[in-house]
Amino acid sequence: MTELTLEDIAKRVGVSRSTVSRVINESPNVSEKVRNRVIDEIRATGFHPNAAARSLVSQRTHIIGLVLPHSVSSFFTDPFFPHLTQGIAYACNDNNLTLSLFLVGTKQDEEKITPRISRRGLLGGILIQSGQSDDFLIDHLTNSSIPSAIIGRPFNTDGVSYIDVDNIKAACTATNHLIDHGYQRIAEISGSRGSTVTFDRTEGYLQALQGAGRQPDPRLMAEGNFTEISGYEAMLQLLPYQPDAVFVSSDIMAVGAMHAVQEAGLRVPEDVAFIGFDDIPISGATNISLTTVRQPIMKFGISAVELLTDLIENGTEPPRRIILDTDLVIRDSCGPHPTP
Amino acid sequence: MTELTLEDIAKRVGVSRSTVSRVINESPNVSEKVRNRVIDEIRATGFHPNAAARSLVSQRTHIIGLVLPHSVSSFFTDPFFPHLTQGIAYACNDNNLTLSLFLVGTKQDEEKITPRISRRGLLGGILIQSGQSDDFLIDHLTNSSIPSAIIGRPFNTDGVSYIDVDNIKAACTATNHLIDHGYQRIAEISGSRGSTVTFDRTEGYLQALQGAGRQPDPRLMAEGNFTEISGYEAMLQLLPYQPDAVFVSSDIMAVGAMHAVQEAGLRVPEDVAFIGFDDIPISGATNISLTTVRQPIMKFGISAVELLTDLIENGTEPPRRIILDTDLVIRDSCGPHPTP
DNA sequence: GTGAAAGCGCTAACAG
DNA sequence: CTGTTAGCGCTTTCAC
Repeated sequence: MTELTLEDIAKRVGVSRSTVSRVINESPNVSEKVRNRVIDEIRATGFHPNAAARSLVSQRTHIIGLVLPHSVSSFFTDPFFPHLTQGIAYACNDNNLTLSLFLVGTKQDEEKITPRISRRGLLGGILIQSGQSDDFLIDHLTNSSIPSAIIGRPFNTDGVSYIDVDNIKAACTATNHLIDHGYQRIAEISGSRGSTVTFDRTEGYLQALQGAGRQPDPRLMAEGNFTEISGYEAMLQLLPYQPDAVFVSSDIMAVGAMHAVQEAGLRVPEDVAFIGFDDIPISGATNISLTTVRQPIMKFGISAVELLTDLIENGTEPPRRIILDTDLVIRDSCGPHPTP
Repeated sequence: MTELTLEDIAKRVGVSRSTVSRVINESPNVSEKVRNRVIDEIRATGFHPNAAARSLVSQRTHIIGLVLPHSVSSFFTDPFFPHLTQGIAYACNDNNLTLSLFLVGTKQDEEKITPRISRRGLLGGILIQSGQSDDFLIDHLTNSSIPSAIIGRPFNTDGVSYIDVDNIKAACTATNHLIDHGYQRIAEISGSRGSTVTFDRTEGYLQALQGAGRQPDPRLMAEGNFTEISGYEAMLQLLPYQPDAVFVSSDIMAVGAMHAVQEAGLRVPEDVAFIGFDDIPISGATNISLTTVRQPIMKFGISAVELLTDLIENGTEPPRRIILDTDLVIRDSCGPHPTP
């Protein structure tokens, strides 16, 4: 199949290039008759307008970038990130956008990728997953001329648009649920220090404890890194201090922690109750269904794409902030609700 | 920051547009002195050439597409796909390529995505994950004028380039390993019917059995769908027929199957031995380390990108076929090797 | 309602 | 070694 141009179609139909362009861009100023002839010819030939030429002249591309920094290397150990990617990809499909994925593996990657991202004419906007506090990438990219939004609140929010869930509220609600069940020694397994997610969820946990007039016990606060094995190990640290419930910052860590509990000969939820975070499908990995904080992942993806589109079309000032709510999904791992 | 052009840089340095272009494209025909002045100016201004203009004139883009068909919705339940994506993404980083991700969720997605993919000037080439036999997408895309390669052997290989691992050989080796250990009732849990992967691995399993002069027993052959729960359920089906070893078509299904075995009060590997497929990090999900067939995922990604690059640069004829070897990684789940 | 003409920012002959 | 020139395929005024 030869590479057709607008001009070719025009010639075949016997009209001018402009008319064909108008048909493609759904301009109303084309007579019904001509429009149909053009459409038929386009169908018959399988013509698609050249994307590069289009963006060159219109100064706008329909590609957005999703950047996943180095520090988000748990990308492939924690199902949360693939799910998020999926949500964003589907939202792009709905909006006729093409999604480009930038996985930053190493420092060198970072350097090779940055110019590609900032090059004009390639990306119309970028979504950046917020990683750790040292994300040089975020600073660099948000300063480029391309509209950008951060996924997850960054440490430095000056002038940047971002979208996040209300982690504080979510963690507080989860912990309160545990308090309501009458648990006395409620522990926490957090994510890795140095991210706002971890900070906020711990903050929510502490707020709930305080709200109930309880003193937090540092020995009941362990740190993981969002991998299953880190949840297991954190639980091992916690066990000597006999928690009767644990709020865990991710489902995948909760799975690890529950394994540790069961291996110690204890039962879930009778001896130790659990609440996780994310609501990923963990199916048969444990024999007890996990109570968890559901992240609205699809909504998250859709909102992120909407936010970016807004930024692209209406300018990046003032910065926008979008905070989504979460749901507590009550299953078996937090124990039956106590009869009052 | 204003949007600079090549012309602007040229004016500032006091040379012509072409000279700047030459510097950017590393043409040798520029004097050391001028080159440095231009480079300095580019650095100072943070100039990046416009990608759209570039691909328009050079008739070549540096974007490749990765298409994951509808049927690969196990994308986010089986870590294999995220890992593959990662491998390809890293390979793209190394080759200065941008990766666009097309996740086909629904039939409508398929229709919306197809023209975007076939539009010239956007993608230089496409990698398509082979799904089930009914993949209309593969037919459609391989017929477009854009170079494409299939990841995983498709059912219809006429005129298409693809890359795959030697599934038959891998499954045969794994099964033989079980035979060498002296197991008598070796079962199989396969992936979903209707994919070449499943077909080939079953073929390898059968070949090994035949090679040992054994009659395959249909009751020892169960079918899963690459999810953990399906492995669990397949094992439940198998259990009444008392297999003493199982070759499972994916690690994630093996995890599910081992849970079923342990819940039945049996031990791994003493009562039932296991070999999985993929070698994904499944960490603490089971308490016994899994013997498995390692897929060379990074190599797979690199080779796929190399293959596509070859196709783009040297033409798509004749079709190329790349078959990668796998390794059997022996751990604990297949039992200690019998002393002869 | 339609065509002619200009030009988006860049690369690649072609001169010199 | 460097500058001039001509487009790449499309959108978009501006006439008619």
